[in-house]
Amino acid sequence: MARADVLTPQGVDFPRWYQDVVAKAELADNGPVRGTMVIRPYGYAIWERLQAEIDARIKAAGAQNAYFPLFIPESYFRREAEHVEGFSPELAVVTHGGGKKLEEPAVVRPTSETIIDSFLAKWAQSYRDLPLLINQWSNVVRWELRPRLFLRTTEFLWQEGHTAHATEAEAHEYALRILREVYEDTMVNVMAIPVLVGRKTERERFAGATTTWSAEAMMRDGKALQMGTSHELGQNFAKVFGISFSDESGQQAYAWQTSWGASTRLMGALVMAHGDDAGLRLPPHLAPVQVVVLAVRTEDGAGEAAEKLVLELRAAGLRAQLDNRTQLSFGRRVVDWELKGVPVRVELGPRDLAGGTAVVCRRDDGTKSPVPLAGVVAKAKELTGAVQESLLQQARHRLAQGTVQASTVADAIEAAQSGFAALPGPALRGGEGEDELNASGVSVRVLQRPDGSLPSPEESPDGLVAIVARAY
RNA sequence: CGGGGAGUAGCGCAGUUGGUAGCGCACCUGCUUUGGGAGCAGGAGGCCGCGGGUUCAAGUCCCGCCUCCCCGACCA
Repeated sequence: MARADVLTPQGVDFPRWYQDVVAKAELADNGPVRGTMVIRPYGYAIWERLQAEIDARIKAAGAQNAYFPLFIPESYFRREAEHVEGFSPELAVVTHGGGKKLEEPAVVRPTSETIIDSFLAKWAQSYRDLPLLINQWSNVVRWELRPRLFLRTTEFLWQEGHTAHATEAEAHEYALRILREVYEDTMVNVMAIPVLVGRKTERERFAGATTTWSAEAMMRDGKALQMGTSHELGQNFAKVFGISFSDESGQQAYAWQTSWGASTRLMGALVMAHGDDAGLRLPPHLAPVQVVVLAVRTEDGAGEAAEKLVLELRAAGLRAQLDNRTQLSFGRRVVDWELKGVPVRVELGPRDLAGGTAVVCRRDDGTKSPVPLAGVVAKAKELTGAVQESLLQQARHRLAQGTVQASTVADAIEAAQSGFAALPGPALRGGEGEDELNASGVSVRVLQRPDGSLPSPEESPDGLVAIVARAY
């Protein structure tokens, strides 16, 4: 029997493929208000795994979780000029409450610098109170003109870190530490997505920041996705919110700050970095179900053997699930699990049982092999490691293959139609080149040193390399 | 906001010169099936985006409005 397309093939229409996967893998639905999103149980389970990994790393970096209000006085936003300018167009503002017009409108947070900083100002009195390292998991609202599930929604979930330090150097170090030890590490080692880390250009940086650091990844259509950002805020917010403290010599000084965030957009990255024409391909570290045991039929002891196998897999520390829905056809169930990206599938029917084996299949490359029943747990364990590694290698290969060295803006624009281009900084001609790129729908994603390392905040683009691409 | 499309069952769509609302998938019931999206039989499901108009009669024609999608400018 010929295999019919389950999804619109990536090569035919990538955005359509993305929508198909999100719907058919039961990750999310559109909400009733434009731009809002319902994250379905399977999608939320993946997000919870991701959250746990990021949260653990944030705590390892010394930050503590807290929670600040959803509503922010409108006046707070007006205090930092660049910040208000950057966010005004996408604010949702509450003007009425309890049936009355509010004396001061409340902004629904699009980010929480202003409200958190107003409290950091109260908490920071002495240099002994610093650093203050706060993280919050929350929803935020930015009114979007062109929403896409996970990638750009009006309301989304994220974590936002906000810190205050005694010195600029310490804030700088901390912003980079988060970039490396929280974001890059999670993306590479958990999500199996290689990222390019670097500095944003002046025009791409966060509204109110002095420097923005970013981790960017390549999706399977060659476009870039910003995965997480870490900002150095200088003393911009400290000055307007009065985050000052007595330093060791008894002088009053303003704190140096950072802020950093990663959102449910990462779910979109997971789909677009690894997915294929059969659906999701989840890295085992994140998969809510790492191994599914599919009872082909339940007669002749096959059902019981499958149940037993699931218990053994769980005892070995794997997230395993039984599929004994024999009222559905075998093919349907296989297609379902492939759509959902489960890394390892074990097929067990009376025929296998009679031979003392099961068929073990890996999602990343579709290979199947018969394995003696007693060896299934070890094999599954081995494969979860192998699939994790293989997804990362495949993604690394695509990133390398999809990045070309360009010497002019025109070359870079050409290359960005299908992937990334590395463009020497001088070709940007102090922003003129960036204008040309932007006019063609291409942007500078990050600036790096020629050897791929991070530049300093001050280093001129002339000595750096611009990674340019079309972006989500 | 600029350009281009589309609103009919949960989803995807058809609906001719105006004449009682249709198909595929999904759903429900039963039987037969089950090693790559099963088959047969039966069944349920509709404010045809909203409001007006023309007409004996409007999903279809006319006017107005609303919404959504795609492409551009902004963005985690």
